[in-house]
Amino acid sequence: MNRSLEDYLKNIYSIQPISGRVTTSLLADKLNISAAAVSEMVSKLSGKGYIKNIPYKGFELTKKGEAIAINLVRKHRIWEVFLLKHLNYPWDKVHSEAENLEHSSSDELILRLDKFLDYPKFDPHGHPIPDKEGNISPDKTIPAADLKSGDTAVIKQVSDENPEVLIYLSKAGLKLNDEIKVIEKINFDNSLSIHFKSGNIFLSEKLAKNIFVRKK
Amino acid sequence: MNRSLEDYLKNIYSIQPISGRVTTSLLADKLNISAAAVSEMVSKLSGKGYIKNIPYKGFELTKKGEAIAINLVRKHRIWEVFLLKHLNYPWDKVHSEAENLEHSSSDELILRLDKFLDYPKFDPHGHPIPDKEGNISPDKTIPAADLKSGDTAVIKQVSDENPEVLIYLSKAGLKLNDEIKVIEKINFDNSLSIHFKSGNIFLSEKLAKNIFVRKK
DNA sequence: TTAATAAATTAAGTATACCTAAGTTTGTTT
DNA sequence: AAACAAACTTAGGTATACTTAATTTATTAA
Repeated sequence: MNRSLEDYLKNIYSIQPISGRVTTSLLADKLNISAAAVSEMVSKLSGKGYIKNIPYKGFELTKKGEAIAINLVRKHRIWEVFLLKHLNYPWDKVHSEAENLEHSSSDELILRLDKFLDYPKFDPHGHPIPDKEGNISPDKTIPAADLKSGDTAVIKQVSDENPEVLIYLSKAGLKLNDEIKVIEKINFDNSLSIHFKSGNIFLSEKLAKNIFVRKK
Repeated sequence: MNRSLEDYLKNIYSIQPISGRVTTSLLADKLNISAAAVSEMVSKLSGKGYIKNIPYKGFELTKKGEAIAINLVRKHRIWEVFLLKHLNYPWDKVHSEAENLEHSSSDELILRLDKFLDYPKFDPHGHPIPDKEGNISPDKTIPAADLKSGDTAVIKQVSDENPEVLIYLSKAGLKLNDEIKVIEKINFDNSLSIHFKSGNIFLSEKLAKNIFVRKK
């Protein structure tokens, strides 16, 4: 297992829940490489038993592949907690730094770091942290983009892949566990006008798709 | 700069003070790869201005190459302090874990970690930690193997590359800054019989070459 | 039911970092 | 000064992970 293979598995894992079986082009897009390169690596990963591939149809992780992906997610999220809480890293920068650290830390290191952090349950963006056996609490959130006018909800997660989203939310003063109420959903562009304790703000559809909430 | 090139520079840096100009075979030995591979990479590093190479004669780091090597040493040693002091890693395991982390942490991360650790001056094995400008305090220690019968000295550094050395010293109860006195140096095999606060122990020549002291 | 199109795969080629084997240079030894 | 051995470099080859271009497969639309 090297960094490249690990990145494939991790990204397959992150696409899977959204689109069921993963396709070559979807993964190529996510990894920003050619479909041809993905196609080759998919055969390789399949040969090693990390994924189950049906040529021309798509592929999905095996238990073995999923275990590796979840372990990486665990390492990533534990590092994020450390960076934010102990090194005072800003919200929007922990993701890219953890992206490197996750591939360079042994299971023992993560076990010790987890203990040092007192076994956090969520990362700074609200994502659950898998335990060392790979158990992860199921995601019950929905994108804020799915809310309707008048809905009340609590912000539970924020996508960490686009620092701009995090920067915008910080500036607006929106935090995890804040309660929001949809004043109006504009059907023309699917944008939302929302109210929360520090005032009103506007969320574009794209932004609202990166914020995950639990309805009240 | 990738991991491989970084490892070349770091290892050239570590050989340089011992043997002046570094040779192909010396580095091949250290990196555990063929002399041919080193020869190729030396041309490459030379072309990029990281080392100055005189074919068939040897090579040495340029200022540019040295800066990169020192920065890696800094990262390595800062990680070692963190692992030992905050994650309670055993003395003999911090080196190999830091070996990976040093290549996966940005300068900003190390700056923040350095602050978190309150700017340590030495790593757990007594090696000085370079500051962010690359300044590093000169090494004034000598190998314990150079001591003579009757000499008194203080242990200042221990080589961290062989975990066995560290395990042996831990078991014997010898720590950094302990004062030792040479009871006898046996000329036949260059071994030492030494006395320190917890009793007497025996150091083979090989062991004594991995322990660095300051004479009283 | 075939033709068009989109997606996936295969083929051929590149860069990196290694290898072994062969050839070259250096310094020593006689 | 020639011969020798050790050290070094070059040549040719491999695996990995990518590229673009060509081909194959699957789907959709006429």
